Amino acid sequence: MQIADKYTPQQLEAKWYQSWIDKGLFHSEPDTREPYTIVIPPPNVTGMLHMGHMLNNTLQDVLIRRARMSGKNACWVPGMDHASIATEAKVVAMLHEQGIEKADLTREEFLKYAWEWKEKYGGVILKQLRKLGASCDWDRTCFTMDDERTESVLRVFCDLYEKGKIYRGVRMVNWDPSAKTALSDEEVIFKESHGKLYYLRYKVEGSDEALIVATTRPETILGDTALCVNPNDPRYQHLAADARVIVPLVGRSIPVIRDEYVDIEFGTGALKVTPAHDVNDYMLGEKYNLETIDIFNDDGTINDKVGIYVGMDRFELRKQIEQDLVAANLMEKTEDYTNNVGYSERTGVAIEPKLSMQWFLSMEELSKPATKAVLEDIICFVPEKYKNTYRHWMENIKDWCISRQLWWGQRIPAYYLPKGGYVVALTAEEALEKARAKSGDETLQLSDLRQDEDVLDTWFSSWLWPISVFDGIRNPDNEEIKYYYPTNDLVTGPDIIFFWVARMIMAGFEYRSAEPFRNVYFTGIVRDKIGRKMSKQLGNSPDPLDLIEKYGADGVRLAMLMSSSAGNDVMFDEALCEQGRNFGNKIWNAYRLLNGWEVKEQEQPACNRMAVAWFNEKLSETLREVEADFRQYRISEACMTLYKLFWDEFSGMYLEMVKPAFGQPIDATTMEATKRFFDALMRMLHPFMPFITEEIWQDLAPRKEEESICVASMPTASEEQPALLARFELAREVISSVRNIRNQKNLPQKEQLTLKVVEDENYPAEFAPVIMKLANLTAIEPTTEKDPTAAAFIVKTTQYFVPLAGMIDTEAEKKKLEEELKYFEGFLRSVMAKLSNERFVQNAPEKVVANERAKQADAEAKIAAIKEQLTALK
RNA sequence: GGGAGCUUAGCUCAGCUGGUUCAGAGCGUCUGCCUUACAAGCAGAGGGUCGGGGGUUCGAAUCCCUCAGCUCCCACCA
Repeated sequence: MQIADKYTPQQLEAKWYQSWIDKGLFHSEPDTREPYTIVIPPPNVTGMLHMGHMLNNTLQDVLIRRARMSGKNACWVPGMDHASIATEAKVVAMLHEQGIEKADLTREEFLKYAWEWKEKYGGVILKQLRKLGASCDWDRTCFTMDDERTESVLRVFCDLYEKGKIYRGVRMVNWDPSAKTALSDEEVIFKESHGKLYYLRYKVEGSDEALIVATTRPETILGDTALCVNPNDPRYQHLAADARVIVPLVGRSIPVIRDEYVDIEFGTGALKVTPAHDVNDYMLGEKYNLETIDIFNDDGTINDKVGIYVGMDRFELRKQIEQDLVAANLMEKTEDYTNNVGYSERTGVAIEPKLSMQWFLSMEELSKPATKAVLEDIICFVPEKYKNTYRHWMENIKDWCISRQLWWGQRIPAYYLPKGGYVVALTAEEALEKARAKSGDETLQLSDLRQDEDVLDTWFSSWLWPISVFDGIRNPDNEEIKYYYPTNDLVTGPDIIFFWVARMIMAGFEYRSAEPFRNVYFTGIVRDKIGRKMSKQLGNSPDPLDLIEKYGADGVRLAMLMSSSAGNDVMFDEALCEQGRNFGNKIWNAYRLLNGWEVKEQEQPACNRMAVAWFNEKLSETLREVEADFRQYRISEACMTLYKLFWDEFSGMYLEMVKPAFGQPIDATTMEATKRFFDALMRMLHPFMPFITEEIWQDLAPRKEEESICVASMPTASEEQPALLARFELAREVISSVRNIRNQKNLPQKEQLTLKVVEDENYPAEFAPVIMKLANLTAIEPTTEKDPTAAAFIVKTTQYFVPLAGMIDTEAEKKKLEEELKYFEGFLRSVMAKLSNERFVQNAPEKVVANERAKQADAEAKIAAIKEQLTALK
């Protein structure tokens, strides 16, 4: 076939992806082969492909394609996450733009809009992944909120409830006043923020004295129900045991309590206690049975409990109260102050600690087998350092707040009875039965039951992902789950180690009594080339689709792979894409070269015979290296190894060796071997660059309709022959030395030279034809005479001369040799120093000593050779 | 406040339990080449007292201590 002159990735990529899909190559069904499974970290249904996805999914694709070519039944399950908060926020915003407010809609109406939105805009990202070449089994695409997954989630909820692990209660939770929902601890991000420390005067009842209290949140005085000092603080010893103070502006009388919790050093040593709006105050409130006054509405405005400032926003109130305090002479002073404030991961607003009724999952029991599995390397983390992070979190695990005050998500299957109490059941019908039994009232109707308004945290569905995508919750004994589970590798970012990874492990042991995956490969963060995190705000994140359009998916994939080792951040630079694209071009042109050769049945020249023998070994050696790299998940190393193999060794050396002179044919034996090599190289590179390798592989030999490199088998290494490779390295050095002389003497590439050699055991005579061709020599002649008019060089111990009468600066040559001599004499001295050190000879392993002796011999031989040349010059 | 990690060439990084090929790779830089596969290329070259200091050892980029700088995670004292 005639291959196009120019490498244009865009055309061939679209063509081949469609062909793979048409042939169903990525679809997997359980069979007798060993399974290799990856479940995708489901991107948000609202998400767009960004550089982080590119990195993550390229790595997964490399792993899955390699497994597919290694005889495994590879299955990569794609899907999407319903992303409760993010999606609901997006739909609310969309409706708002249309003039529709969520508050005016019923739950059903809202969900109808949300589903419509999801069908219309959701899942764009999965389409985008196809452009990257992701070989997912699209027939298996799942959604965390589709019917199967939803039923699985509800079953798990009911099950954990029955096991007593899920409970409902009033607790201090992280409240997001924008989304108007509770959040788990993991969804709160602490950021340093600059504010003020306000010193307020609390007048002591029945006295002229005032206690000064330092606070960062003066607006919460509305909810103050006590003032607390340390019992050991000398400044407050004089106060009566039942002393009371007046809350500024509010006028409420509150008790002064004493607890060692208060830090004497901080502020004035006096603490205002607001049990409804601070976690620590809440604990004090419990301890001293204080009143709890919740002063906020769900949106962070002031409610009417206290009767002043009603309806004001919490931050406006802070400014207002500052003014009012000053006006009332109740403000002692203010200071600039920097502290950490928690913000909602999703909406970005400041979190309000809030007391509310929520559902919790008790984690302690669940965490035990999960911790053990990682510590005992049943699940391996790559890089290993995350084991520590994981262990620390697991050993200090807190109960998980799983309820969210949202509509988009799985609604909690708890049903409240008219006369109090509730039941938990998978369906309303079951709930009714349970409710009748519980209440003893057989006349209860469905309409009498009221289902809990809350939905479950998104992660409460994604923690089941590796099980639920194979329907292992609803049908725990089905063939698929038994075949595909545990999955093999999980590729994800360390930022969701707690949100997702840890919880999947817990769910795995709870519901399958087995780990959900064997290895977790943690990627880094994609940063720009000056190390800033990529973000929309900075505008420093390129659109992956633009990059693919410009450089081809293969090129962009290579860029991601070359710059990323596990756990390390990627410093992304568009120049890397260019490098990737250039590599594609290199492959393309190498193929064009051999494709243009005319083949003739003729004897194989010695040069070609040696070239084939050598490259065969080189290929095999590289295969072993790549296998070792993959075993350690050093994927970027594997990629670079293959890059160098193709570019430097195959194109730079091998093809130059066998390349026939212009217009001349090549012998059939060599051509056949070259095509075999090319075929192997394409298969080795395919997991990294799927498209161009398929294009060329298809062209290399007649292929059947259903054949594809995707399912071709990965080459395997033959037995090692290190001697041949070592001999070639000597030849390589001779070649580069001659080329170097050419460069130094400004000799044109075309000018043919002669090489003379003083033969010894380090002269790779068998590679002489190769040396002649690559160094452009007319002959290599044996000699015993040192030629002072020649440019000389030494490889290992062998002396070589390139006769260049009249072009040699004897003095310069002498100087060069003398410098070399000096270096090797110094080197020899250091070797001898070691060898004459008795303690070295005694203590060092035999191998090391033997090696030093070998170095000594080599250095001595080298010095002798240099000296001979020096004498010749004189 | 607690913990983890990092610091090697101009840039991005490999260097595993101390000892061959230990100071490496890719990119960039410099020099010379438009040599009919590829200028998206070819042939060469230069470039680092392995963050500072100390120690262990016959021997340290590698192990220990210490100082400095950076990054991340956890907790969150108003």
